[in-house]
Amino acid sequence: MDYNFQDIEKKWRAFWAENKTFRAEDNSSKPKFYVLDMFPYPSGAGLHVGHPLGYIASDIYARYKRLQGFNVLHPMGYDSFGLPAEQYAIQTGQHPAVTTKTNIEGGVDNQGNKIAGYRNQLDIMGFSFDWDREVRTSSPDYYKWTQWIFKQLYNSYYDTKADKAQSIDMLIAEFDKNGNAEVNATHDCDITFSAEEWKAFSIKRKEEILQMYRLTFLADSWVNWCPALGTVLANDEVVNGVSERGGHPVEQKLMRQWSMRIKAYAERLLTGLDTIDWTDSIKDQQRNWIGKSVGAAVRFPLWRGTEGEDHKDLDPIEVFTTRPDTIFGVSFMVLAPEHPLVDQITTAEFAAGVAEYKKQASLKSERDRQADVKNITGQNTGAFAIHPFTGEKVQIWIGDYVLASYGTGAVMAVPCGDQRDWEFAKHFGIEISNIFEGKDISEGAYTEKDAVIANSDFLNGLPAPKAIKLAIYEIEKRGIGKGKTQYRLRDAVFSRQRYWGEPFPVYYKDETPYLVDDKHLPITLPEVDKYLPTEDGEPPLARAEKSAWNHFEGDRMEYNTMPGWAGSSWYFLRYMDPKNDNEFVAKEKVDYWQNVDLYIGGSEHATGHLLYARFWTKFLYDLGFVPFDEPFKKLINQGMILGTSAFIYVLSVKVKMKKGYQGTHYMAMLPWQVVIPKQMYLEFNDNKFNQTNQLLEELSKTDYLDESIEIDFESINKNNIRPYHISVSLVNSSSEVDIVELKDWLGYSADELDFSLIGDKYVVGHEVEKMSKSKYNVQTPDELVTKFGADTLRMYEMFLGPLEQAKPWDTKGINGVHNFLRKFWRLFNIDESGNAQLSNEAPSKEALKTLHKTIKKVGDDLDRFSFNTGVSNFMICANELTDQKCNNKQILEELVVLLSPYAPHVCEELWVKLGNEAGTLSYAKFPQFNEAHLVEANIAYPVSFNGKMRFKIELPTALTPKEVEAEVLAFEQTQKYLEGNTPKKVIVVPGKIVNVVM
RNA sequence: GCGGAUGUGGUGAAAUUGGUAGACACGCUAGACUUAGGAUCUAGUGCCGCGAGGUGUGUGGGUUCGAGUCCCUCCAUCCGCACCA
Repeated sequence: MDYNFQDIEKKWRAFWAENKTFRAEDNSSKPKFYVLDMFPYPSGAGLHVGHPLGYIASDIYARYKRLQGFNVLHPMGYDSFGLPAEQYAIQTGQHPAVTTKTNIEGGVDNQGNKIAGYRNQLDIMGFSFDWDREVRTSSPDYYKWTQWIFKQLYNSYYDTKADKAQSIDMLIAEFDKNGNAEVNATHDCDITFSAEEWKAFSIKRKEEILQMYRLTFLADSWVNWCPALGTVLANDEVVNGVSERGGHPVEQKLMRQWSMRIKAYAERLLTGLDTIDWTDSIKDQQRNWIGKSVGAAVRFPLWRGTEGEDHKDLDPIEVFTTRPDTIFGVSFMVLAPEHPLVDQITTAEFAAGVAEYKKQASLKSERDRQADVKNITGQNTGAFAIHPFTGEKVQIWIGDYVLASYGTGAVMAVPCGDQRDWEFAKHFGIEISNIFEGKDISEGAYTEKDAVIANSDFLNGLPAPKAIKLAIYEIEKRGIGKGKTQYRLRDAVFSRQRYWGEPFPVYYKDETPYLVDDKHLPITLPEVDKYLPTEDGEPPLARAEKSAWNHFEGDRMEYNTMPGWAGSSWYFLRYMDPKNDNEFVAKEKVDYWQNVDLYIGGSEHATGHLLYARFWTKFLYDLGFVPFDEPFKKLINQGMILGTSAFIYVLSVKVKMKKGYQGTHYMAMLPWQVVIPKQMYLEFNDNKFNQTNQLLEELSKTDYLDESIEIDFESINKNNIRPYHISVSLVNSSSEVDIVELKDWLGYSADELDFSLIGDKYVVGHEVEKMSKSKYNVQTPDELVTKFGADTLRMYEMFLGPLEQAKPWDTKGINGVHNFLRKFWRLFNIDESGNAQLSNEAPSKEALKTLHKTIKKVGDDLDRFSFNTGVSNFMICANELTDQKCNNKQILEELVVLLSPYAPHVCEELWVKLGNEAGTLSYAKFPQFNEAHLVEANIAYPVSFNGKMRFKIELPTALTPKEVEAEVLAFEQTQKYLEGNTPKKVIVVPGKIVNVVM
């Protein structure tokens, strides 16, 4: 009987769903294991072959752990709030909840497109998810608890002495008692008040102050505003100055926004990385993002004698430096052009220059400023500061290499020790003093920390590390500053001016925010007439009628919604207890399941989701809600599966009037778009114009031209060629596309293209790119499952190569994997009535050897997540057993268990055919490796001469190295390779190799 | 510029602790069979060479009896960060 994968897979999927085979038990004596995938955003495009890669790997691992006797939690859900559904809603008027539901559950959208549905697409892959635990971040049952966690953050501040989050009530009590002078907290409060002053503040004023301490707070802050998306974006959502989604321009705007005081956790987010098993690449990205630098904050007072101007009412300039040891090398200071002090200190003489420079700087976008690194610019202010140690006058400049947003927006410039300062000084002719013993600074700054300090008073003769410590000590002693650690990590903007997100559990009275009481949660999304901002520019929720809110309080509700990362920062906890209506997760459940043992997902979340989830976990840990402070113990980033795009090439040709027809003016006409052969495109790209001119001559014969116009050959060059994406589904295996089908696919845009240069077949160009709908290179798993079955697809995706590696999608090899499964099936000798014809005798020695070799290798491969080599080992095993004509039941039964994590459907079927109870395979025992079966009487020793392998010699395994040496030297071929030399030495590695040294 | 990763046949790749480089699969070549299939089977397939043999894991060097693997140098590709004081 043939391997009928379609019937088999359908049957077992139904069986698993009906029997809830993969239900995880919350109360179990078994050890737990938590395998998690990054849950998908359910887009209308559906799953492509890249999505399941990680899911297949995690599913294989989850099944493996079940066979090893673990109680496995392997859930799946949807990150179902987000921009695409909302954009779609704006276009079509359809409620995003409806679109989202269709995208998950399948159906037909209001454009008439059939949507397969994520759930159906996931189901056909045979994943062993416990679907009873599904979560959707957009479900009110879920976001009720996202709102609740927000409230906990609001009601907390970060106590830097206890190094943990504490209740805001403790802070208020302290304010009542002592004011804020002695408070150890992470905050943005720049005023000091006594208990009496605090008590005298109005409620509104008190709240304004508390906002500067709360872990989530409302503040006017500079945010990344994306006009095209109509919302603010977090720093990790802005890449190279444009929005991560859609690539729209982003500008800086001062707005009143909710933020998360993630800064408070900077140090713990950094040190926590050492305790988790993630790749160095992701850890480094997070370290980089947090950006810790250790140094000192130093105050430079302003010099007060500048030509009658008096600065005595101005604060000193505070700078941050990581090299306080070089403070005697300071020869000037540089402020960011936006620094608030600039206008106040600039002297009359330089006022015009400063104003001009500030204007120039403000015209440049942040991106331009970053791109233009080589060009040194700056402007003297005419003002001076006083060096806090030497008392000397130090010039104050402004320059846009100093960023207003980092540190204090001011630097003490040490040209001998910092290359940018050095270049600035050289450019403007400022003195460069050397404070390093025996270092040449004529060609550039000396930036290493291994120099000995000189010309620096009390620091003379000290190496940098010691000098740094002593300098900080002196700075603090003299009260001119203090040791300080600075982080690049900025507080994360937490509100979005969008509809399709979690509403805040917040209302306003007199423009002061208040939390909604727990008993009113969740605040559900109100209905609105349009998903667009109001005419006053308020977010879409401002459109909601008072009655549209399920709870309304105060003057108004909060109009912003939460960002995408809110729901995904804690979803792994909800899977443990998805239906709990009283708590976000029950204590005993989180105590049992603990944190995620294995997390698989893409590396694009390095500084977004993965950092925020760690932050929230640490916060929940501080408050005692969870017993661990890192969410994901081991993380594997699966590589992206890339698509192969297909291109046609379009040449834009200009035409001009021939001489004698209305003079020689260019005719204003539509560009003539000619589809050119790939060969021609390649020649153009190599600048081989001569050859292509022949093709262009053919062009000049086409109907498009008449006696009055001709091609303007001078306008033709490679910049006029545009590769044009076409659907890969049109292309056959020889890279050809049928022109009739192509025109049909292009629809009306085909009318704008001239196909006269090509025949009825066209050879397309290929390029490997990210899979995306707009590139028409998406391969869905569905059709492959229909053709080959899910078991084949699962194994094939693993067989492609190491999980972490990016790889282009190519179905060429899928037959090989499919053939393996057919070969495996044939081993069972299944007759026409469906019964396996197998031998019950004791297995042969060689079959046992093959089996145990495979058990060992496959088991080891799984332990190190080497899924691709696992597949190879199954193939080798099947090949060997076929050669051996093995039909032994005992052997095959163990193999079925071994293979079942990779190919669960066919193994369930065979398991039953072997006489086992349906559904018990998933909880069978993983085969036990027995080394005894691998022991052989003889071994074929490879014999090398000077490290070159020459021949093999079959010898008993039991021989001692001395005996092996004697056998090898006595062997007839040995003389030939010795070439008359006497061996100097013979190396024998027992069981491995012999090397004869001459 | 800094940090991380990766370089092995025509292709995807394997080699887990320094011990037979290229397993396994695709593709290709030749053949067999046939109910002509995306079927199966046999043999071959790193490169040069008729062969003996030589040569071969990005480059150049080193350590070692022995290096894809360890050390140093340089090159290329990809990813992240980037006047971060």
